[in-house]
Amino acid sequence: MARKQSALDPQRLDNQICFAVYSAAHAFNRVYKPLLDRLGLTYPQYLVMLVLWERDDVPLKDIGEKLFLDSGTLTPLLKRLEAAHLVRRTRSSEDERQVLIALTSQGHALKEKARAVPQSILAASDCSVSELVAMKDEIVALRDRLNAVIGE
Amino acid sequence: MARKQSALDPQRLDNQICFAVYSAAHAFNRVYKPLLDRLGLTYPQYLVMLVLWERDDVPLKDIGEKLFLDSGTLTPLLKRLEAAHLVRRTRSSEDERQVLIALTSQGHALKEKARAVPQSILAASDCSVSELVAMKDEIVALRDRLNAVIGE
DNA sequence: GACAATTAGATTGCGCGCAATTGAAATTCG
DNA sequence: CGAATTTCAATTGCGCGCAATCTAATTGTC
Repeated sequence: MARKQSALDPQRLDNQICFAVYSAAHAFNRVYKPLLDRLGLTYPQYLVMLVLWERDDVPLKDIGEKLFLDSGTLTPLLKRLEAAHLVRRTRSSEDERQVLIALTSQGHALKEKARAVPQSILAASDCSVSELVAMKDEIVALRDRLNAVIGE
Repeated sequence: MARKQSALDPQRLDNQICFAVYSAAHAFNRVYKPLLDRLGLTYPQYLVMLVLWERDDVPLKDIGEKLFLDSGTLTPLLKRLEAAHLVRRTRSSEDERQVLIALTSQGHALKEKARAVPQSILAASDCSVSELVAMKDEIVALRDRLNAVIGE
């Protein structure tokens, strides 16, 4: 009875999905770290590169919308990527408020070196692709419901 | 065909479970923030309090093992909780290396004020309890497999 | 055209997370 | 016992995340 009680107690750490997500994110980060170290990237920098490898010459704002990050995070991060000669930051001539992010040739070239990363992650997950896709879709749906609440 | 290709491309942002987890963690944090602001806690501080509400007078190391955090994160965090009069930090007399963390009366009292938090999160998730529990268990299992890989 | 409101990005400040290092206490082992 | 090793916490340094504030450019309204 006491066991059943604690298994339902919403104030217990082990019963909180948020802690599951929080701790899984850190676990992923620890798996990614040695892989990304070889590329000279942090995980958030890798995410920005993924966006740019899909579409180049993108406004900072668009990157922020895809990654759910604001300029307070992205501005210094992009300056570091620029210092690493992976991207260039230029003001848009049509709208001087916007900063366009473009890959350098080194930035493009890094895509090939990064190709092995997802396989390594898949292997570490020790899980079938279809299972991972199903989980991913569930988590994305949950995330989107949470984000919907934030806008009130 | 091109669509099918991109739906399977492991190098696309939208196909990465890690980004799903990463962005869901941030979404959770944004939902928690206004709730925890009222308690004067950050989310990691709230996690520490959850641990202490389950068992008081715990070594720092044990908190770290439950939350997957090290002393580099916990030492300053616990100093802030101590400055807020929620915990006390004392060296163990049996083992002078250990620091024991104990709740103050204010720390105990905060548990009642925090009782409404999980319900608010559940409401924001817009999802049944059983669905959340199932997702949580899957994510925990994935996290544990990832953590197992890190230890080689 | 002028002026208010909006939008994009930069900046500042603070709290994580974590690697790496240090120092002290406890344990192991010869 | 005594030296080497291990363990625990603290510290330093760096890169996020994000709130809050600021500046400049654009848009909307009259």
